[in-house]
Amino acid sequence: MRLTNATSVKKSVKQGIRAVAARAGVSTASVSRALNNPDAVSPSLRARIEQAIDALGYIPHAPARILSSRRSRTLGAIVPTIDNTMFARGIASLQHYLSSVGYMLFLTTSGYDLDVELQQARNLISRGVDGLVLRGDCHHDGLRKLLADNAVPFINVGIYQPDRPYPCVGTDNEAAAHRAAAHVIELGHRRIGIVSALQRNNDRASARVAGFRRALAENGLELPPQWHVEVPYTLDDAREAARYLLNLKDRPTAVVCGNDVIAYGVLLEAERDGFSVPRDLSVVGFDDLDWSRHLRPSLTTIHVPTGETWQRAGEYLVRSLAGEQTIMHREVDFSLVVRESTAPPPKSPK
Amino acid sequence: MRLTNATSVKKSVKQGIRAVAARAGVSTASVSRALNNPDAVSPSLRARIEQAIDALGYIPHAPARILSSRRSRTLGAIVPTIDNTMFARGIASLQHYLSSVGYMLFLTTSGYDLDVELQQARNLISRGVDGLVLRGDCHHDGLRKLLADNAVPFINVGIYQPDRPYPCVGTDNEAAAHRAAAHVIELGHRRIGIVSALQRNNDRASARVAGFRRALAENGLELPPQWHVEVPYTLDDAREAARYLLNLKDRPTAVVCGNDVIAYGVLLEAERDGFSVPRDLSVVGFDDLDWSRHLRPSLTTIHVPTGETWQRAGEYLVRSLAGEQTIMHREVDFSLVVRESTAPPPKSPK
DNA sequence: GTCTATTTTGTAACCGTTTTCAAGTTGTGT
DNA sequence: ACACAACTTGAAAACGGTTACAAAATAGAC
Repeated sequence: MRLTNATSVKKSVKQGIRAVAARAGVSTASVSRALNNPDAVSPSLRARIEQAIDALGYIPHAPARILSSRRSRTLGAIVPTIDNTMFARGIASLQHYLSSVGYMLFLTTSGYDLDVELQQARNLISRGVDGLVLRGDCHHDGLRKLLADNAVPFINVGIYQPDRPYPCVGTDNEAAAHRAAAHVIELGHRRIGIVSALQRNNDRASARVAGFRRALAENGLELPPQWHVEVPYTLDDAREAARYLLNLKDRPTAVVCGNDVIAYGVLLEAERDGFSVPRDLSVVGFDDLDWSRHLRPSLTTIHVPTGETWQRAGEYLVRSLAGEQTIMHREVDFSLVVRESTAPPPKSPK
Repeated sequence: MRLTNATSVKKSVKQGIRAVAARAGVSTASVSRALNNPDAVSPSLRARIEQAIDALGYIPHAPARILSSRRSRTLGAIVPTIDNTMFARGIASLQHYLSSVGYMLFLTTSGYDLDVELQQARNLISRGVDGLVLRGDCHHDGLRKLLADNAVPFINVGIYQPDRPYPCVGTDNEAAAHRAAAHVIELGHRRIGIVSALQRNNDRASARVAGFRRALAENGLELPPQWHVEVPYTLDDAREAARYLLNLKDRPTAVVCGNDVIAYGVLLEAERDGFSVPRDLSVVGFDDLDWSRHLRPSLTTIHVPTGETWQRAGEYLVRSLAGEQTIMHREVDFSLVVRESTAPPPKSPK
């Protein structure tokens, strides 16, 4: 056995697409075509190639494919946290949709930190994502520049801002919050408190607060500073805030909340302090989580179709990438769900 | 202006690492080294290169890097669903750890479908992941073969099976369930029902059922078929199951549940049907979700450190990939958390 | 100052695909 | 039978990095 011989043999068939090509007796170009555009290759060749493919258990190497074709069929998503039912829902829905159209998803979390978000974006772009799904429109300036410089398509999800030059899809949180507050006002409440989520780097939370406030202002209602509390996304913090509000000398008869978790905390604390909801206190949530209708009393809240929202975000990007014309600003409807936790205020609000 | 001239100019500097090299007046090899192994390049060169890098806003192209280095610093994870707090927690924790060591995560969901899981695995391998995190050890035979054929490191998370040849990290669900059932038995219960999650393709659910059953058997207790119900992971289904159990002529005095969501459903339905927990009925959950201690009555349950579990899974793979020796089977401790939902059975069990 | 050992740098061949371009094949209308 | 269009196929050059290897520079020992 000659070395020259061995060398030439070793070199002839290694692995990957060339091995398939060799086995099927065709060129790599044909194998590639059979894989990406089956109609462009004759049935006989296609059959030979397919047979070679699963005889060899061939799995195409995506990075090589991406390198050569400059398309990854991968989207990136950056969410503040996955540890929030609404985001988990949205991501699940987005991912389900993407996999149905042959795309993959790179998911990262920023923890509401703009610098981290920028870093993640850089990472994702380096990974070759075709587009980016971002939560809201509260971003680092560098992020906008980065996206522009690299011509990366993106969409802001979970907000609706038709006046901005960036694409977005989501519900109008300000309007929805306005609706929630209007509901208790219509019931006759005049003394309304707010327990919101932390507004820092969170345009969704801010928009909701703005909506609450606008409704109060439009109806000539005061909002004493001590009636507005901001809390992190945990039951304990919500309870603490509720305890504070309910123990004020001069306390509200209704509380509108930035989300359902907060509302649940308020409900729990109200019960513990001997208040009856909705007799002594009305409570409105926001998001309509699964268990909200199971609570006692069941929670009046704003229903937001998260799954649909995130799926549409995916659709927008996939369509844009396919060169189709799509709507830049898409509004997703919310709805007020009236349940047991709201009622007219007590006659003598002691 | 000559075309030949233009052509040669165009060819000299295009983009990517070669553009950086050109601008810094060094070779691409040096740029690569400065990026991956800074100590291997002299300080002066490094400075020139770094300056060129951010002058050009250069972002390395990961697919090219993966192609040429055969390492992606990316792990894949396949979970049944992300729409389950426990998994969301775990993934969040895993991802946080991975990003702290410079790895990325590809996340996909299988919906408890073994074929889908196999397909996802194929997809992830094609993507060039360095390793795979799988939920449990209930997989398609083809998946094991696939992993072996492609020499892809993996770990089963959320279970503890020291006798199996595959690496795993998690709590011993069977033992934990046994502990939960033992708790109500110790309280004096003799009539114990089970509401479990669907066992199909879910070894975690099965292990828990097995643990419950073993505890009953060891104490000579019967489990009439109608006292064991399986339900999907929703409050509605759990409530329905509870309604059925509680309306049996001959009903249990205690119910052990496959997870906290189910337990919550049982609690709700018991209250609705006029049973007082724990006076008339004891309820035990499993998982110890955030809100479980806030419920009224607060829920006795098994605490499982999910975050830690998934992080350890990541650690295992990262270490293995770094060539370090690591423990194949790692057990993560559970603990029984006794709260208000369990008590001795009523004297005259009507 | 010379010689050797060590470190720093550059050259160029790969990694596994896609895709352009040209060549070969088949089909159609006259 | 011929010219021409439409379709299949293959050869080879990218894509943007890494890395083995060689060459050059530097340091250390005498």
